[in-house]
Amino acid sequence: MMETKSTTTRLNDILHRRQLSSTESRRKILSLFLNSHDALTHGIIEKEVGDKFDRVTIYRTLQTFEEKGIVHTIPTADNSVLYALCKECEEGHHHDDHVHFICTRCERTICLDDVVSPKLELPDGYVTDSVQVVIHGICKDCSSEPG
Amino acid sequence: MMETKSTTTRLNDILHRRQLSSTESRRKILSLFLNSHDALTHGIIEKEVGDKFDRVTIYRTLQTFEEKGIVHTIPTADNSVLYALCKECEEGHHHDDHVHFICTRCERTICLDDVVSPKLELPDGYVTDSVQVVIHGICKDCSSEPG
DNA sequence: GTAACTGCAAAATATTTGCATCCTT
DNA sequence: AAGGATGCAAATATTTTGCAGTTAC
Repeated sequence: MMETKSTTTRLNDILHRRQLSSTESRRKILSLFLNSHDALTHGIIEKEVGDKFDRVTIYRTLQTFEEKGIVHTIPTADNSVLYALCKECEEGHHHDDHVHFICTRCERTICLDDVVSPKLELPDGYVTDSVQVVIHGICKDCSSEPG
Repeated sequence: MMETKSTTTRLNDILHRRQLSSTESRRKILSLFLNSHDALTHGIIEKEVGDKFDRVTIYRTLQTFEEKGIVHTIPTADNSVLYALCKECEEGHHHDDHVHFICTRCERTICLDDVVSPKLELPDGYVTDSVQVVIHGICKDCSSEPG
């Protein structure tokens, strides 16, 4: 996808707000997140831009993005590390208390920004700091398709 | 910890119920889970018994245990793979719909067998298959200690 | 111009596979 | 005795680190 004038401006804004310099790799990787709104793994990103940017750069970019609150990681049962940019992150106030949905059909991981994690009653002595919820199932797109 | 007569019998029971032969490494690794009730990583197990059993054996044992429903994996945000044996697993009916608690102080991961995952209202079109909840916070033991 | 970012090489770590040998049943 | 489990060696995959060259501001 072409980086239009306004897209570039938007990317620059997000980066500059975090005191990050606007480099080609950062803009490109950030735009992947903005264009999909799904969670991405290092592997997916590497497939997408690996011929253009070094594997190491991708690792470092993801790490930087996470530190600066542009993306957050999503817990998964296998050992893949998922990164997602969410509405909240983009707006600057980084909190991950929304639900993540992993579709078992199309394999995508989707941030359900409007579904917040529930408060849970824990046994005595346990103090909750944060609650992360991952739901497996069939996503909206797949459930409306035949097959 | 010594394998007493009755402990060995218990281990054998769990293994035999899954048509698994009772080998020394399986008994030993299984006893680690029974004795801690915390979640364990491959690394922790290797530190514990790595001088006695091969790294590869530990990998294969964990994989077998998971396939046979003796342990289950717990989703984590970093890429560590956590395995836990829970009450349900031990009793034979394998379902992971309980909450996992990761203590930010002692780093242990604990199965809260009695806290079940909540039903959540999702946007139209999303079909829930399973819900996994990971809570970060301070565990019972740590919250009752000074400091 | 300077600090920060990137690419390359290589190290460190983690996981998987093949095969010969050993152990459980 | 036979099939499965283990250990060892090695292949593969993943992530990290150091450093020299390049780029953003």
